[in-house]
Amino acid sequence: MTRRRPPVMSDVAKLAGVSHQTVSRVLNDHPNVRVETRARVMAAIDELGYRRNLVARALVTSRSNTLGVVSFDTTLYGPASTIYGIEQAARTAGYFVSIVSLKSLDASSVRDAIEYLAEQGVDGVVVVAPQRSAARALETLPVGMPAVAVEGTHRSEVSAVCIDQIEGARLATRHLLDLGHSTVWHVSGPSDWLEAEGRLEGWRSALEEAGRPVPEPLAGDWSPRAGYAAGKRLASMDEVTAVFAANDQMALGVLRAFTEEGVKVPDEISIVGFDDIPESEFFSPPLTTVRQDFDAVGRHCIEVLLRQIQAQGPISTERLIVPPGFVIRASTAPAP
Amino acid sequence: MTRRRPPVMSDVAKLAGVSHQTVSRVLNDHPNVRVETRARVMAAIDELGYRRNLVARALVTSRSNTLGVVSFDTTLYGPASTIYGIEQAARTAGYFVSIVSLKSLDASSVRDAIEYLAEQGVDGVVVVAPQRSAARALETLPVGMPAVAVEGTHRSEVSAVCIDQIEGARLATRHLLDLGHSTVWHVSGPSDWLEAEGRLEGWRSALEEAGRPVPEPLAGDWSPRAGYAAGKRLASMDEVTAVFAANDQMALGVLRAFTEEGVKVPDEISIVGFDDIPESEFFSPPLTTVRQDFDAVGRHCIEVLLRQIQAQGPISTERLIVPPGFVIRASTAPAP
DNA sequence: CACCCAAGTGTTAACGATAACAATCAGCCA
DNA sequence: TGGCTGATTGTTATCGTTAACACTTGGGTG
Repeated sequence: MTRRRPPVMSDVAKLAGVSHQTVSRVLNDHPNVRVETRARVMAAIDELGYRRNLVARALVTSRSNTLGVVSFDTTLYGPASTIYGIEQAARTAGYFVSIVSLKSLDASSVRDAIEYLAEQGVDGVVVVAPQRSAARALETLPVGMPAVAVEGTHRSEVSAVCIDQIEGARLATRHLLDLGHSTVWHVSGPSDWLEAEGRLEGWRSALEEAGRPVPEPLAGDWSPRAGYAAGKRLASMDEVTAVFAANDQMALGVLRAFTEEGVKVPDEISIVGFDDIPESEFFSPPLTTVRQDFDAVGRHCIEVLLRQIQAQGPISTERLIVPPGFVIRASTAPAP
Repeated sequence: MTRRRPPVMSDVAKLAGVSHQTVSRVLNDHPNVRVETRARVMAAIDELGYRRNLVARALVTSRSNTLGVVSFDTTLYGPASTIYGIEQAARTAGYFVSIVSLKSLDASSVRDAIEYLAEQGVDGVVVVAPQRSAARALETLPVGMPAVAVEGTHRSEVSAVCIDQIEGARLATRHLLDLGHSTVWHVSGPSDWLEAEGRLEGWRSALEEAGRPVPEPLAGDWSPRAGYAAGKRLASMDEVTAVFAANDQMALGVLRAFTEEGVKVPDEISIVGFDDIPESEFFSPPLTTVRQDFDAVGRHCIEVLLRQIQAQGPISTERLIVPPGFVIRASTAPAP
């Protein structure tokens, strides 16, 4: 049994008694097609179950209607949510999304990923590049490739959309200071992450502004385990009453460590996280945290990228900053 | 300033002093090219920075080297992890991955998503279709489209890869019974999810096998909030000593509810979850749970799909079942 | 020496769509 | 009536690659 090949435009044309070009016009909503002709073509399309071949179309128009996304570990809540927002916005705009998840964000991996996508003919790329090394890779983009970075780059060559990390950290720190804590300890993210850097900077500046001592930050790696280790150390120090963890998972680890050591949260120690993952509301106690609107980030990315694609050339670099939110729950209380 | 268009095969050919077909042969590792010629071509490719146009290639070979993935809410840990595994495996095999995330899994959304991907010319699709409605949509696939379902379908027309939900639930339930609990309560997932169904069935069968009473399950929706509500109800009942929640997030809610009500976990009540999300290890107390190897699922999906694609036609339907793991932590203890 | 074979290479024709241009036709105006 | 205009349609070239086939060589064989 031979497999029937799918119908092509000229099959439709033959059935409708027109030329393939007229079919093309119908499909692309050109004016100057008689309603009657259009109806006949549509009927033929229906009858044959014709679907146009977007690959052929992409070849001749040199536009694939596909956007590439390069991201680090898409199982993390932040990247996953951002990509979700990107995909929704892209689809609404009529674009497909091709994703490459990297295990490491060194410059050459990112470059390779972008090359890989460029080969496939994507019309533009979004790079969810929260590490400094990745941001550097963006400086050597294939020429003419529209690109947007998320949380990405200091340089002005590439547009970027990011959540205001510094402000988020300041909100968290000030909240704790306002509760009467004399200072705030910080469990930081990995130092090569731009987000970690921003949160560190916001925390530090809020403390300095208030004239408070700035304790040595404890280095973490975003994982609950690192938070747990940091928590154990903090629990062993007397003077600690307030902790700002650079993300919710580490805050969970800190919480766990304190609980194990018999330190009451929030009565003896207050904790604030960052991200507002869905679980945070149900930690024991529910976590006060900084909320990030990843959906908005995704939407903005697509907007900026599509503007670049439509402009068909380099336009002025945009930098969009999404403000953070703050959610007060039960892990913070006035200083003891 | 005119933008130079990227070099094409014939540019390379001209520079190397050969025909474009020879360039193609070099690129596709055909035999019958003199090493010297090959070297000359490679040099020309390097010099021009030539990258082959995969769109044109896809048109003539009618294979796009792209796989489509249709998934429900990719911000959930399970789908996100599965997709990550799929993407890694696909890329290793030389395939791109195009993703569509759905907000709802009714049959027509799934069908539309598959159509959309088919239009783009994907070589096959993976449907992460954990709902019964989505599974139904798979029965009306475009003819000749290779497809694999994750956790998908009862029918035999489409291959599927899934984790043995029933066995996972049995492990959880038996673990609690072995600890001396007289029976086990269950907070279930939404009834139209196949995974929820499997976990319910496994739990019920383990109880029946042991000759224990089967309490009415409490209906949840995977969210910590639902677990919390269920936990509150369970805490008000005297006879409850063991709870099996259908996922870790609900287990977290249950934990939270008990903690709030002053019920000690695991001393007074034992809890088991399902998934082993990264946070589970650091709940208070750390959660005993069923581990799912999402990576393996992703890998198997790609294997099955590529086999179908290479066979170039319907081959015998495969059904791959990945065994679950079990992680004992501190949320379970002998019956009081 | 004629012949054949295989290796290496070039030539031409697809793939299935869109773009550019040409052709037809009717209506309108001078 | 002749020619112009705009709407509608058809014809042909084109995108950049691979497939199919044809053409050279050089060397071995009868």
